Amino acid sequence: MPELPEVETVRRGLETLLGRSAVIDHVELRRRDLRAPIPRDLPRRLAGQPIIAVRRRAKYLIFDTPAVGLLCHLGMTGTWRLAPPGDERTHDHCYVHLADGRRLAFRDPRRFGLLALTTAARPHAALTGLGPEPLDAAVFHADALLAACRGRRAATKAVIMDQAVVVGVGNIYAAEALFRAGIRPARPAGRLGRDRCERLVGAIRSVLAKAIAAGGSTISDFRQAGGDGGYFQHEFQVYDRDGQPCLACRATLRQRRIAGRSSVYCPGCQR
DNA sequence: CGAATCACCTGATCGC
DNA sequence: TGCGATCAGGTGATTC
Repeated sequence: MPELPEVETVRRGLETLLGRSAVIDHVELRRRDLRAPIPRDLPRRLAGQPIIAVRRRAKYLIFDTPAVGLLCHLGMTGTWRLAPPGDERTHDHCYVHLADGRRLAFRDPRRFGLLALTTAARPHAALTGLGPEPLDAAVFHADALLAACRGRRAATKAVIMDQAVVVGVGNIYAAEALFRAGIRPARPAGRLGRDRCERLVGAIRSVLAKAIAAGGSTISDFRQAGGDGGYFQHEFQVYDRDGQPCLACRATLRQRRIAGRSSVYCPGCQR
């Protein structure tokens, strides 16, 4: 489900729900076998802790407490919701019971998600080796992308989805950014000139920012923590539009598999 | 070493 | 209606 805009939307929803004074009473694990097992001591480490912030790094959420951070990745199907009494669903793997009586539920049918602990002193391994945040112009810019692409023969689409190059870009927004930058997804990354890197950086940044402003994209069952769906799916130019006309030049959009992921592009507009 | 492929899981959808 | 094949917003391990 979630790329950067969806995770950021969830983060903002959680921030609104939790406000400034949420305190964890206790954490209840229903099953531990997600992508990696949820640590046994996670409930004990979080019990009684106030949530002082909900941050996002890449596609990860971090619930900060004075003692430790609760690290969460939504995988493909992870969701957080406020679960009133009686609202228990299959694939609810974790309940965070708050001191005010409310309950946050983490639900993840495919179990590709992650719940773990992280601290400033010992950051979780998943947080090391992450590339720059795309919305931070100080760290993600054409020179950085150009340097990351140098010598790489992999498809440009695969490279911008590489979380060591730039974080937060997944299959949907990679396709959309490449269309907006006029670059074929299969173009070897090492053959991007500075002009294309410039355009691609701008396209990634603007498509992610617009998607955040739209509350993310709702396909299948994504919902932000407040329960509302985003609406950026109505802005898709190429994703899931194989065989349909390009909205810019009317050519028929094509789909191929690149690095194992379906990739739609316009053979007329993208070079 | 980099790059492509597989594996992890469940659920929705599609063609027969 | 039922059933198998295929696909899905991610990422880490394995293979080439």
